[in-house]
Amino acid sequence: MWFRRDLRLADNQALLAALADHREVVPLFVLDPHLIGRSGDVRVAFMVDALASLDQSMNRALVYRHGDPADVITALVDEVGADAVYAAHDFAPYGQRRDRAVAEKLAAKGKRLVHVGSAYAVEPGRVNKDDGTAYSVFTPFSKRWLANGWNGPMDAPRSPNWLGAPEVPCEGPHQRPDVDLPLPPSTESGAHEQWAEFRDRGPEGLDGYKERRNDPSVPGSSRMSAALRWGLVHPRQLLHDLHDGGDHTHYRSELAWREFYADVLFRHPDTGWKNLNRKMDRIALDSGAKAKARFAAWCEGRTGYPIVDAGMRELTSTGWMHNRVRMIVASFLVKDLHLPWQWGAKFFMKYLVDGDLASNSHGWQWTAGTGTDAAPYFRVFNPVLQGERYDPTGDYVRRFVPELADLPTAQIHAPWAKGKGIPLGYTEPIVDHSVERDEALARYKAVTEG
DNA sequence: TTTTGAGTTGTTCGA
DNA sequence: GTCGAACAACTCAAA
Repeated sequence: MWFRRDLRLADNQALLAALADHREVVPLFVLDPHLIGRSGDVRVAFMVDALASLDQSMNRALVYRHGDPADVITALVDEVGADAVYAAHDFAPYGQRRDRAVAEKLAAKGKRLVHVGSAYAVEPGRVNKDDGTAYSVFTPFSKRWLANGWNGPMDAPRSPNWLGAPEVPCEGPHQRPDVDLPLPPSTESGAHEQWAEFRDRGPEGLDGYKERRNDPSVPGSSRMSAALRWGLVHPRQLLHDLHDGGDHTHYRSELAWREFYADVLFRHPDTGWKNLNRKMDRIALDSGAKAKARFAAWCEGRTGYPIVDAGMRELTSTGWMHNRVRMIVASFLVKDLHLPWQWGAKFFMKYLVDGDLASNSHGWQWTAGTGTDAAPYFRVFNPVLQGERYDPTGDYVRRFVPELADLPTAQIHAPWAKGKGIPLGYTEPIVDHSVERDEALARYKAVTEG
C-alpha cells in the first residue's frame, strides 16, 4: 500500500482493497525529492507530523523510502515479493507522470500498480456534459457533480496484517523542517475532532458558515484545508455529515470548487503555471526592478493597504490565510501591481500549509481573469472597501498589523485618509488604487481589442 | 435549431 | 445615503 496524499487508515479505498486481496500488506511512503523540493517548509513539516502519526497508528510498521518512486518501489517489490502495489488515483500533472513511470517499471516485472479511489468525492474526468465534454463553468459542473453522487465513508480496516518495519528495512523519516508555527491538527483523529467540533458548533460553526465564512476576524471556516490536502480525512466524510436542513449548501459548494479545479487541472495539465485562456498571454505585465520591489513589499506585508498587509502577514506567520483575504491580496498583486499571477501563486505555495496546485493555481487564474469561469475583467477589488466590508471591526488588521492597533475603526482600513496621519512604523500606500485600477482596465481592454 | 438568461466572491458613477 | 446601470465575451442549459 503506497500512501501519498491519503495519510489515514479510515475510509481509505486503496488500503481496504489491498487488505482484502492480500494476506499481508506493506505500508509504504516514498519521500520523493521531486515533491519535497517543491513544497514549502510549512507543508513538509505538516507532512512529517502526519506521517509520524500514521506510523504510530499502525504500530510503527510504516516503511519509508527515499528517492524516485519508480526506482524504490520496484526495488521494494523485489525485496518483499509483493504481488501488486495499491494506491489512490492521483490526477495532478506530476502524479500522473510519476504513476505512469511506476506502472511501466512494475509491468516490466509482471507486477501491477492498482489504482483504487482518489482524494475526491467524484474523480476528475468523470463529470461531463451530455455530449461527453468537460464543463468550463462552475455552476453547471457543480449541479452535475452533485447529481453524480458518491458513496458514504467506509470504516477503518479491522486488525490489518502489516508486513512492515522493522521486518522490512526502513530508511527513516524525512527531517522535519524547523517550523515554529501553530499548525492545524496533523493526525487523523485530530482532523476528525476538528471537523466534529466545527460541525457541532451551531451558528458559530457549520450552521453559520454561510454568514461567517467571509469574516476573517472570526473562526467562521472549518480550517479543514490542510487535512484535505494530505488526506487525513476524505471529502466524502465531510459531505456525508452535511445536510440540507441546516442549509449547508455553501459548505458543500466549497468542496465542489475543490473538485472542479482538480477536474480542470486534470484536463489541462499545463494550467498549473500557464494561462488556461492563452489569449491572456498578451496582457501587458510589469517587470524589472520596480516590479521586483513592489512584489517584495507585497510578500512582506508592507504595501500600505492594511487588509492586504494583514493577509500576507497572516500567511507567513501562520501558514494559512482566510479565503476572502486570499482573493483581496491576489487581486492587489494582479490588478494594482500588474504582476504575473504566477509570482503570487508560487509565493502562496511556498507558505501555505494547505497548498494544492489545482486549487491554488486556478484560484489565482480566476482572480487574474485567465482561467475557467474567470472573474470579469472589470471586477477589481478595492482594498479599502473590502476591508471595511469584511473586517468591519478592524480586528483582523489589528491582530496582524500591530502598528495599526491603536487606530480607531473608522481609519484602520485607510490610515492615510484622515485623522493624525499614518502611525509610526507603518507605510504610505505603495500605489494609488484608483490610478492602478484604471491602468488594469486599460490593459485588459487592450487584450480584448487587440 | 435557435433564443435567452444566468453565471462565487465588485466598483463606480450619476440620478 | 440608496439604487440601478454599466463595465465584455463566452459558456451552458433550459425554453
